[in-house]
Amino acid sequence: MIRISLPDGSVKEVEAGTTILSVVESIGPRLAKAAVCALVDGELKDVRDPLIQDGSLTVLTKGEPQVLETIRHTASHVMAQAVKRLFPNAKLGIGPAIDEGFYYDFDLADSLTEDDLDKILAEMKTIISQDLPILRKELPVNEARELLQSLDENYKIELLDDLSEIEGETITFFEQGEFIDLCRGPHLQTTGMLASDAVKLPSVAGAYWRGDEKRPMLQRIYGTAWETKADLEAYEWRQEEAAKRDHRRLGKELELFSIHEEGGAGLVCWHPKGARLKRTIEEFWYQQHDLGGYEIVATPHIGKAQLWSISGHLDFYRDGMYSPMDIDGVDYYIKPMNCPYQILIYKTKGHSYRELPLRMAEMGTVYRYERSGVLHGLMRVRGFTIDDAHIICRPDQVDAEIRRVYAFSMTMLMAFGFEEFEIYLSTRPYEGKAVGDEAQWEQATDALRAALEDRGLPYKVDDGGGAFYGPKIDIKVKDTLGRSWQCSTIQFDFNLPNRFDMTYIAEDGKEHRPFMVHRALLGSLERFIGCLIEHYGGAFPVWLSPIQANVIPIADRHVDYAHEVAEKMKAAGIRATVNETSERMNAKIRTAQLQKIPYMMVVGDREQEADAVALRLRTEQDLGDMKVDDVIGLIRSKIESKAQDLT
RNA sequence: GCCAGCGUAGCUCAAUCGGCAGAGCAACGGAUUUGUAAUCCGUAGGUUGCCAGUUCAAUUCUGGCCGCUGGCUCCA
Repeated sequence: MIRISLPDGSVKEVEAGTTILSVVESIGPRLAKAAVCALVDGELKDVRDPLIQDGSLTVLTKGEPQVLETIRHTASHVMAQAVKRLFPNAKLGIGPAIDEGFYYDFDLADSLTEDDLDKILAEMKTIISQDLPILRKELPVNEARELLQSLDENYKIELLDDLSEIEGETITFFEQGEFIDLCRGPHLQTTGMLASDAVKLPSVAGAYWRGDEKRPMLQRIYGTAWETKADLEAYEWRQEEAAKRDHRRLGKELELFSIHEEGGAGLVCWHPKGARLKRTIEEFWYQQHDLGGYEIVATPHIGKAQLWSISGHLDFYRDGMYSPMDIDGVDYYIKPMNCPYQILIYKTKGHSYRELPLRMAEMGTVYRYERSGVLHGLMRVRGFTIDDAHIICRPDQVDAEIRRVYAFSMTMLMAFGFEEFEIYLSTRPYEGKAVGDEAQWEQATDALRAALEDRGLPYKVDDGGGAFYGPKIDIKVKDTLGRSWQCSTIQFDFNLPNRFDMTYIAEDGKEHRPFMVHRALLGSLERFIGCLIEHYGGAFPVWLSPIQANVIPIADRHVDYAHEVAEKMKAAGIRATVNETSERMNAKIRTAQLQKIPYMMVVGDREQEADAVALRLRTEQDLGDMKVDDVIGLIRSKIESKAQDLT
């Protein structure tokens, strides 16, 4: 007998192996019918799973957030069943629940079209209305294999082979009607527990089997499923809102940047307004680095093969580099990173231990080869500027420097209004993609881990995601569509100092090897601005707005006064423009509003008389008439405090 | 790179079965001088991404290239 404790504090004694469902039935038949899944000691379980040891049990019904995963997992099975009905030769890949939906991969001779998706969805609705009971089955490995062989599911057999090594004797299957699938669950009790009007199949895409480009490409159908139609509609509304904030769309609408077919994919042209934004960021960045103990440097865009050979880039980073160009019979490469040149600067003289840590920073523009399919607006480009710095320090200073950089990074990102981050610790890359011995990697990785853990920061481990020269901490921010993008990176490097034979003279009068930390706070300026655009939906805080104030004369006779106001503002360091077109005031306001200019200043006879403006905000607030000097004071204070609000 | 979809005026999008390529906005010219999200009239704007092919005829069908969009382990 085992003891199962329930949320109300009571304890049930049952025989080991009793299913969750039968325990729930003893509590109440209604609850048993409504049960979607359960938590056993906090772990999500299928209601038909057996209870094997003492533990706590919580039954989950609709309305609780954890049930979505189960709903989506079942939806993916229903979709697979529908596909099998329509395309009996389809081979099943994997079909998990994901963040806002689910997918299932199929090997199919013909490629699926939008029409096919409609048909599949219709068949899914049929399966849901048939209300098929979903049964859980446990089979010994050999029987499981026979079953899959009889179904000719070769991908599933491969999964089974991997699983049987780990999980031993029995394998679980879920069966609904004629459909049976290798699966751990959890699942709903019947297909009818899905809401057929809360399921959609938005897209189909190619996906390599097990993510490996050397293996067959399967067709992945993406779906989304919710508890209710209203939830689905809310989700679709969120998607539409997100699309409106897409930086590619806003970049065009707000005239920030463009990328040209004639110029090249992934190569960004900054228009006046975008360049203004970029400059504002850079100016703040330089100012912070002056205060933060950094020396600013600048290095060339190309360098001889010799340099990249010493650094190891030609051995470990060649895939990311462009073909060399011949200059007087010597190969030169466009730089993919700034570090080698900064190291050359370090090496131009001898260094005392007293000078360390030495922090060199630059806005360094680099070019990297990215596969055409991964390019994405400003987020993934081929030419970009890194706010790059290299900290050269003594071994005893590394810890403090990493902490210092982390704090600096947070200050910087928060100044731009970002509040939510994901932190990753990236470890040693595999298969000869890394330099240095394993012990060093371990030591360095531990140092980074300690810096995170001492601060009690939650982080995830990106196994094998480190740079070729050392492990790193990455800080990512999320875009509107939930994709996360790396901004800050703090990289430990014990390799380049060796390769370049960097030294300093320690107290003992002897040469010692310094450590090096590479770091970028904003990461790529291009990507960072892409994130900023989406974060604010183009309505930047005043200090970042390319145009901060727009003066709107009501009639032509007010244009001179409008210019007078704008000049006064410019003299006070405010980016102000005048709308001199012969449009009506309403149209001028609309134009400014669409450009998301924070302050609109309407001037007519009344204002001209009183040395004032009628102040309207892009939030549609009308602040009424204000003296020009007062408005200047207000805007200046918003700029200086980097305020998020306008009043 | 691979799979799928897409590419028409500066922008957003039409064009039935292969039969003279169109609208709104923007631009330009003129009129209007307006009080908190679009004043009216007119003008101009195109090698339908590029290159081949099929056809009497191609924006439309076929192939190649360029570019864009979504996706390419969130692991049964």
